[in-house]
Amino acid sequence: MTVRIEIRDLDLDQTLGCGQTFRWRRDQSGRWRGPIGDCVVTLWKEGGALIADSEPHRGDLEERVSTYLRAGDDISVIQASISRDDVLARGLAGLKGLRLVKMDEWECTLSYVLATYANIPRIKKMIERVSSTYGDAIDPEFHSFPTLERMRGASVRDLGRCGLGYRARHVHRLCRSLDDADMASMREMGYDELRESLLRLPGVGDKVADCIALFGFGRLESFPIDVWIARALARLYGVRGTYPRLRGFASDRFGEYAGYAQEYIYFNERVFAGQGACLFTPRDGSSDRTP
DNA sequence: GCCCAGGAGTGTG
DNA sequence: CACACTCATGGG
Repeated sequence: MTVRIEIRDLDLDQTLGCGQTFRWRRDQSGRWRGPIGDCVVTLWKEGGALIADSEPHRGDLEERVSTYLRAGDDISVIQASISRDDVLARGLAGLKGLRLVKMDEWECTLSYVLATYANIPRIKKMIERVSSTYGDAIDPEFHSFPTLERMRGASVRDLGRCGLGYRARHVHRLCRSLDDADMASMREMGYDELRESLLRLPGVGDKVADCIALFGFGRLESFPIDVWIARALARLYGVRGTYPRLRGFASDRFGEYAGYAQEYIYFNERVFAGQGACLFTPRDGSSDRTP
C-alpha cells in the first residue's frame, strides 16, 4: 500500500543523507528506508512526486511523512527570507530540495546527546545499537527507537555495551531527569524558555539544545553551531568567538529561518567545501585562509 | 599509529 | 565572562 504525497521541493538524498537525522538507509535503487515512530517507511520519487510505502499499512502514513518532512514549509518563502543575506543568496538555488526534518522530540534529544564529539558513522552505529537493545523489532532490519520509559531501566554498564563511551553516564542521568510530561510541556514553551529547559538536561549544552529545538521541536529560529558551522562562519563572514557571540550573529543575520540557513551552510561545508566546490563565497575582506 | 569527531562538564583566572 | 583541561572511543 503506497500513498502519493504532494510536496514541492524535496531532494531525499540531501534531506535524509545530510546528517541531521541518523537512521535512514539508501538502497541501490535510490529508495530511502527508515523508521518513523513504530513503522518503517520507504520513500522514493516518481515523476517528481513523493511516494511513501509502509509495511504493514498505516492509515496515517501520509500525515506521518508530511509532518516528518515538514511538508508545510514553503521553501521559496524561506529562501527568499534567507536571501536577504548576500553571501548565501546566490547559492540557494542548488539547495531547494534540502529540507529540515521534524523528528520525534525524545528521539531527537537522545540522538543529539549521543552525537557529541563523534563522527556521523559512529553516531549512526550508537543509535542502532541502542535501538536494537531497547527498542522493539518492527521490521527485519529495524527496531523502533526506544521509548523514554524503556530507557529509564538501562544501567550505565548496559549502555556502555552499546559503544557509547563516556556518553553512557550522560544518557543514564538524562533518562532519570525527564519524563513524557516534561516533553509535552516543552512543546508549549516559547523558544527561550524551551532552550533554558533543555540546557538543564544532563549531556545537553548550547549546541545540543539548539539541535533539539530545531530538529525535534521545530523551532526554525534555532541555529546550532558545531565545528563545521564555526569553521564556515569564520571562512564566509570572518566571524569567530564564543557560542553566544556566533549565535547572536546568526540570529541577527538569518532571522526567523536561521535553522534552514544553518542546514544550508552545514551541507555546503560538509559536502561541497571538501570538494572545492562551495556554493557560497565569502564577503570581500572577510575571507579566512588560516582556519 | 595519528587525528578528529554535529561537545559537555568542571575547574580556574 | 573567557579559556583549559578532561572525558572514552571508533572511523577515516
